Amino acid sequence: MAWSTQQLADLAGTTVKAIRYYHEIELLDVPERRLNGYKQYEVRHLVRLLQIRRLSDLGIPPSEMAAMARADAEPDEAIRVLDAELEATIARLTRVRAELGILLQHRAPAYTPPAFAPVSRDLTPRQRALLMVYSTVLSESSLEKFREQLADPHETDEEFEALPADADDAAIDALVERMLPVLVEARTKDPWSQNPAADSPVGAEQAERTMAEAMAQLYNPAQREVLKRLNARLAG
Amino acid sequence: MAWSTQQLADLAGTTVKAIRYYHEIELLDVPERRLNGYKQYEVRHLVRLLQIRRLSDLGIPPSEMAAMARADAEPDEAIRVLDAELEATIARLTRVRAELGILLQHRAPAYTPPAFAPVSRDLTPRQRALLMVYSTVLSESSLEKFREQLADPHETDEEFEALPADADDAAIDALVERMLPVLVEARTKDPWSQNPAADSPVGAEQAERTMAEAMAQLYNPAQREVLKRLNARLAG
DNA sequence: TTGCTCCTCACGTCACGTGAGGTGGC
DNA sequence: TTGCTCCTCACGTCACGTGAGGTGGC
Repeated sequence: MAWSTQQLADLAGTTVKAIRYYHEIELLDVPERRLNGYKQYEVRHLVRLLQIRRLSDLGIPPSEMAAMARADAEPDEAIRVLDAELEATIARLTRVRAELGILLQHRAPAYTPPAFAPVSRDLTPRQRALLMVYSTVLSESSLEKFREQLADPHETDEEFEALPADADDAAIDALVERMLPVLVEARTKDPWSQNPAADSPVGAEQAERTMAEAMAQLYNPAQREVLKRLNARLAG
Repeated sequence: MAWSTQQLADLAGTTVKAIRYYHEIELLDVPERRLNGYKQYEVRHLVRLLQIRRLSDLGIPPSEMAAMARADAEPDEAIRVLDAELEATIARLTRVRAELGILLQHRAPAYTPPAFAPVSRDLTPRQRALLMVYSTVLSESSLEKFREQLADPHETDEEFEALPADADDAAIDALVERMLPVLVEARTKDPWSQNPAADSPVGAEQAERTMAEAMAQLYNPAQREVLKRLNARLAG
């Protein structure tokens, strides 16, 4: 009275397909067969399969189980390594949960960088796009300043955001004149705003090019003209 | 000045192959191409890719990202579901770590059922095999009794374990006579030992057949004869 | 011309799952 | 005979990775 594949699977709480897979990778011996070709599993197969399932439940991949069985008598090292991996995984998942908590609290979209969750709901699609790009090329401290600016925008920032693509030359110039003193003051108070890309983790040049590209593609012609004139005036 | 596939991958901290995969499953638009066939990525592709990577870091599979993007404005439910899953995963991994700790403490093989770790080092290979089988067919309370017996074996238990396959009839009978009173006393003191499979989670019949099969295949002929005679005497 | 980059197939990986098509046992 | 079980291929899944073989750009 030996067991069929299905019976063995039931006893071990697994599937026929899993057992055949363990045969394929030679983790589990193939048993003798009856004359009709049916496999006949013995107790030693059941014991081995139960060990395999137990290791699997612990999170050990089949490829490592053979080595694990060989280190049978002195298992400490392998177990310690596994434990350290689990510790790291748990730490990572815990951090992710903390970030999800922040997103929920501010009802921000899931992809929002957590640091920007508090301001997320008041942003335009364009600002969200810029934020994603900036988040990858700017340093933490630069992002902090950017966040403050988004949280407490100057009146002229909002005008700039709302400037229509077909604004005429006079309107563009008027906005430049109103923005200029604000920018100059900001630069005096805070040298960061003069060169936010300076301490970029990807390098200042790369960061500047990427941000310039983002602005060029996200802002409309009138807004780009404002930026251009502002740059000229600030450089002069 | 648009980006090549490699440049886009670098900017987003991912690989060319991952980007092509996102194209394949239509998660990321395929950009315009130059005359030579090279892809030209724009800022919108970078922004989308950064969102994809962010969701990926949160543990969201690509198949769910499309739905996530659609629920853009009201993301709470999806995030809550994900958070609950992470909580369950962390709880499971924490339980596994506790079990690993027990295994380490007793220097038991990794596949040892944690409850048996304390006695693990003093067991014969045969007892370990029996333990694996019993652990799958017996109830927690029956296993507890079994554990106690393994931890504090009677003198005759050890003789039985050591009985050679070619022991003669006189030796078998002598052992039976010495084991019988011990078993009778155990049965009087503890009705469990009379029928350990009674409260099995897989059913008493199934549990008994499986245990009988295990003993039949693990013990040698002399030991099986001892068991047979003991059963006859206890039944009589 | 050489070395580097880009492209598109096609196939591999991991741990099995899902049928397809045929046979055996009651 | 019918329904259930067993067997062996072969192919599918997921999220990409690994070459193969060919072309473009400096």
